[in-house]
Amino acid sequence: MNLKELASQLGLSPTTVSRALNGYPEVNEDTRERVMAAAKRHNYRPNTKAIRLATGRAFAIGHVIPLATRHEIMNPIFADFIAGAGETYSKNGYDMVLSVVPDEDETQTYRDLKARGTVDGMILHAPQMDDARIPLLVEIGIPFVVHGRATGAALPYSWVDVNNRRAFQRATEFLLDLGHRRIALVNGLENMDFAIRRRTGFTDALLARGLAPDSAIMASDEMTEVSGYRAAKAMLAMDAPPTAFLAASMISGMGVRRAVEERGLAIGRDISIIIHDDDLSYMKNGEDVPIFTATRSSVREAGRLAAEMLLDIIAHPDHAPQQRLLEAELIIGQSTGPAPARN
Amino acid sequence: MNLKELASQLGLSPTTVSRALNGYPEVNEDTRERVMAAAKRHNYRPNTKAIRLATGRAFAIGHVIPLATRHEIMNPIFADFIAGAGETYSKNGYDMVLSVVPDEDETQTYRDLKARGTVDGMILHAPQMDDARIPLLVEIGIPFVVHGRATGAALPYSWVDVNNRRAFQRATEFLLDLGHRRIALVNGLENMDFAIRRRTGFTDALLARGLAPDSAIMASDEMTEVSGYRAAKAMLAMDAPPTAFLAASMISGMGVRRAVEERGLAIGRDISIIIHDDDLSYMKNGEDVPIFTATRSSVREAGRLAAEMLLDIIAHPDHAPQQRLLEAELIIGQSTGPAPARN
DNA sequence: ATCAATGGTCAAACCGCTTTGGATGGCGCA
DNA sequence: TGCGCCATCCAAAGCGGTTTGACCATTGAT
Repeated sequence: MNLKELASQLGLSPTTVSRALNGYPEVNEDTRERVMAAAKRHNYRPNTKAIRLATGRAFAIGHVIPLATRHEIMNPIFADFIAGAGETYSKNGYDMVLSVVPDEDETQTYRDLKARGTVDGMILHAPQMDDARIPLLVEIGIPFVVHGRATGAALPYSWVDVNNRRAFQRATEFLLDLGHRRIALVNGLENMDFAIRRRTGFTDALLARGLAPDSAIMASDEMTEVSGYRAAKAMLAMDAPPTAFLAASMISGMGVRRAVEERGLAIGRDISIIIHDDDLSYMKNGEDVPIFTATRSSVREAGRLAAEMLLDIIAHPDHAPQQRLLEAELIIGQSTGPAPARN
Repeated sequence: MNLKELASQLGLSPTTVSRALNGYPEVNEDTRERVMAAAKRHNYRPNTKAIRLATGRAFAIGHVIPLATRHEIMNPIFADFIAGAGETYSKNGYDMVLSVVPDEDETQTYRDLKARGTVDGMILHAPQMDDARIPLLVEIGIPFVVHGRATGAALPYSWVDVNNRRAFQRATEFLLDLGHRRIALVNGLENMDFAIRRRTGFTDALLARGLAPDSAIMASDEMTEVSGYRAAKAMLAMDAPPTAFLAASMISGMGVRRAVEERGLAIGRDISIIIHDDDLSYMKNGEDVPIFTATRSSVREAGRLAAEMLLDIIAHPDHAPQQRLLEAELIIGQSTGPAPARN
């Protein structure tokens, strides 16, 4: 059932039917009701392809996922961000199109998506320092929102980000207040922007108390269980082992925990751990009582906000770039306690 | 730059240019080369919207993700499956469109996707027993592939699945061979089809050795760390605690591990654990040596295969439904060992 | 009574491509 | 020389909507 058929069934022109269904004012209310009723009766749905061609709009948002290097890193939080963003899209009649492409095709993919008119806007994931994709998207001239920020970007752009620096600064201060002086950082890969900011927050807090960051207890790697485990294991074997860990994610925190327990140390007493908790739906940090003390910020909520921002930008192309900085909460769990007395 | 402009620049008709670019034979090779060169020079990309309308094909595959109940369960493996499928799509010029919708809108979403012609086919996720979506999609008349199977489905349909029954049967047998007699099952939610099959494999193996399954040490819940922890904790506190656990995923296995270690027991000696490992890229089961003994099957590979199958079905609508049953490998890690001597 | 304004409707153009059904001209062959 | 056959190319008709620009019949004002 298409517009033309529906119109002829009603003895009306396609023009009028189209207008009736789309709420245009220049159509008699009685007519509109007749049309609406007939549309419902025949279960009429306008053809997406035709609407898109006729309006010139894609009613779709693109998310480009590079396959090789960056993918592993983004993966755990990806599903939740997507869920949040997707929720917003479908609520607003937009489709979400995901492009999973080899790293080397990424640039071309952005260009193609624009040139072929497949999407009206895009979300940029996992920005790195001086990320080349930002000037690229500006040059291409397509609305976009970055999930995160890119230190060093010259042009203004829209983003939604967590205040990673502040979150890790507060977490570090919290540990310092508990008397910890050897605090280890098990960070994500530091070409990622968020990891850089977290390290900055960490070192800022130390320096503010007159402590020098010790690179021997600062690791930077993918945020997997295994790499958290390895980093912690090595550090715990040192002459002056840390009494506390700051881990970049729930998963790497679990690796740290494994290393600690393997050594026969008690978490929250011998060793304190604070993680960053993205509040993933399948990776809850406990239920009533959090397992880990954590800086928490919902990545799903970030997805929702980024999507809303992007749709707003598409609706008002003239507006200035928008930014949204989310503060993480510091929630106290069972994994932290006063620093053990020195021997 | 569109077809018409390009054609007039070349002094050709749009017809010829279109044919030249799409490799039709009725065009002179010299002409074709001229067209190709000009297209590259002007960076011409045909407009997706127009192609779709003209051909009547969407060149897109839909994945519907229900928000509320099922989402949590699917989430951890979702990203990897998507990555695998997406890889195949972009290799074949297809888009992947994700619809994240509230549970109650799911049926309507499938209908709409078809009626509006947004996609050429769909992947069905997380099938349950007697899943109503399968007859729905058959009725709607759109090509689809199920990731998993649905016990009780009357009609034939295409699917890609892991041999879950066999995997858990083998894992159970392996534990039995090691002398374990009290084996616990920490399963996923048993309305999910895969969970049902795993339980069947588990009980089959026990029964084959003359052991009666004990429902007191068979749990079924979401596959989260916390729920794995809770189930294991409760079981370990029983009068006749299990000496081995079969956990449904890496994540719930980590919960089991936490409960075991909290009790001061050694994994691989006091307690054995086998998990099912979906081979997620961000959740590797160790590197050289696996942490957990596991039944392993790559969900990413499953995504790739499901996507290929779907594209094949779309290309050959007349073919019979296809099926692909993947066998999981049983890999030996550090989490299993002989059953401890009875006291 | 006349005319402009207005409400309601429609025909037709358009979006940018594919595809059908000719047209044209050169060539081989009788 | 004449004819049919290819090899090439093109005009035009879709695809299924939206949107512009009339058109017509009322209505209200003058």
